[in-house]
Amino acid sequence: MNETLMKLGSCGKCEQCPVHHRSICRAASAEAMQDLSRLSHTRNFEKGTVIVAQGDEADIVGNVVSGVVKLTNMSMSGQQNIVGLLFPSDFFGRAYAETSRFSYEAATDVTLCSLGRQAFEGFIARHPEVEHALLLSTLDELDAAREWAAMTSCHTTMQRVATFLFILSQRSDNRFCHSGDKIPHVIIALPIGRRDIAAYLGTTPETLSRNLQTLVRKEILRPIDTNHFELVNASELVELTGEMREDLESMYGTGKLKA
Amino acid sequence: MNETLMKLGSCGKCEQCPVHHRSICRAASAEAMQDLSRLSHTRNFEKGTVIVAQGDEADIVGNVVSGVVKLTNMSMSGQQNIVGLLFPSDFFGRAYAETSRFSYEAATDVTLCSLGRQAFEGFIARHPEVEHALLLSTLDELDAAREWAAMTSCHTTMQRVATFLFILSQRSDNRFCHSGDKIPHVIIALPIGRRDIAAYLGTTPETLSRNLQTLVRKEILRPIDTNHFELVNASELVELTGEMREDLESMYGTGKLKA
DNA sequence: GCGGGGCATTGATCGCGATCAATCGGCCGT
DNA sequence: ACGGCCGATTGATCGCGATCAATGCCCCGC
Repeated sequence: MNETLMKLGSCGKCEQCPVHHRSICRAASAEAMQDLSRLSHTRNFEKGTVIVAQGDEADIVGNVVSGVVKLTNMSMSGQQNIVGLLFPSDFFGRAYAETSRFSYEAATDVTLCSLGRQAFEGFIARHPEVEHALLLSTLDELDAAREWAAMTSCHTTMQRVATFLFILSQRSDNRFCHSGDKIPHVIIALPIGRRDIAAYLGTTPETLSRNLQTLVRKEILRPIDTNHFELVNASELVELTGEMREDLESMYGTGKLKA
Repeated sequence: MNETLMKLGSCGKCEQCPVHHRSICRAASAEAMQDLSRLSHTRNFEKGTVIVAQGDEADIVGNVVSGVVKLTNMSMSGQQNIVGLLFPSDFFGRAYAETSRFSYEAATDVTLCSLGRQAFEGFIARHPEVEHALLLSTLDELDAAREWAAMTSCHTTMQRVATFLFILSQRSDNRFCHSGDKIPHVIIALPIGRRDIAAYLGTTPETLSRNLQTLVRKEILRPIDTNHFELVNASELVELTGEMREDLESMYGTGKLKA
């Protein structure tokens, strides 16, 4: 493993955690926070690192602090399916299971707030309010996963691409990047490469590329560099997502955009 | 609503519940069981009834006792996506949410052990061991949903059909139906109509039909009636599922087959 | 600057599966 | 038994998107 390990727990750093108010720790009482500070460590993983491999002992859990983690289901034939993406404040790992059904891989350079699975389960047992928060979070993720599954199973590739871009455009770190003038430009930053996005959308890099170019030709997107686009015409993008409109809007409204 | 309501709670009937040892109630203590018996009612819904509609107040939760409930995501364009199927002992409904993101519809005649959502939340709060069981169950369902999503996103229709049939063939109520002789015939009972299965598999009734006929022609299935097939050659069926083999086997091994 | 490798884009072809349409079969009530 | 209805099957056609292949582009190291 080639991650660097920096202990900065043991002294109540959790209050300063940038995702503290959005992750499940927000439910933790003062004592729980202190307990957690003692148990957890910040860890950095560089892009491409497999943090937990499919089938391995799932002994690390925690929260994503920065970066993107991809959740993959590797098939024997080599190709990997992307099952989900984890963004900052998302819970990471699989509590209460001996082995992980999926691989967790750093899609970008990633910072995690991590602790051992057993330690986490003990922590949870001592602090029922956090267990409750984890339950709520898991129920939300289940809804999101099912909604995503519904999306992929019977929509055209373009609809999936548009939906994915729309979800990305709603992420706070992509919005309101003004460049001098009054109008806030919305920049969509693709967090991972074409191959991974294509796998996530159940298509190929080629088809994804063609769809992106179509959006550029329609002047819905303006290319900045390979991984950044400006969203010029958001409403037309939403049109292309098809029938998901009110779902997406409700997801945006409640702030649960697990993608 | 045209369901019949028969109160048989209030007196400790839960111990006799046919799914008691498989549902989340199995974790309940003696007092919890008594508490639950007081709160819950058995309800019957006839096939086709919408039990909770998408967007409605999600005020009923419980367990499926018998029958199959389909979980759908209706799009404005009218067509419904099937997001999941709930079999006996599966938890039903969406705790801790004002409105349901999906519709719950009786795919067959269905018996539910139901209680009000608020009552359930109170019950859960009084009995943390049941909340923990619900968390474990939800985590399993999340894994299953993601695995299913991975399946659908990049496999051929035939692979999805074969996987679906394989999962059905593993359900205990379909296995070992011998008909006189020593060899246990495996009967696959399709719990719902072609239209619904097709929607669940992300395809059309026509394509589903063609694939089923192909399996019959290959003598992997033998048709009994419209909704029943005998599984003649299980290993060839597994071959057709593609790369999911060990996943399916592990799911079978641990008994978690949410489909 | 130059060459190489990885990734994104573009092009050409083909097959799977959606779609439209017709037929078949079971189940209902009259 | 008859006709009507709904669901399943079969057939014919077409388009989307996968695949194979080539080119373009950017980043790095020498």
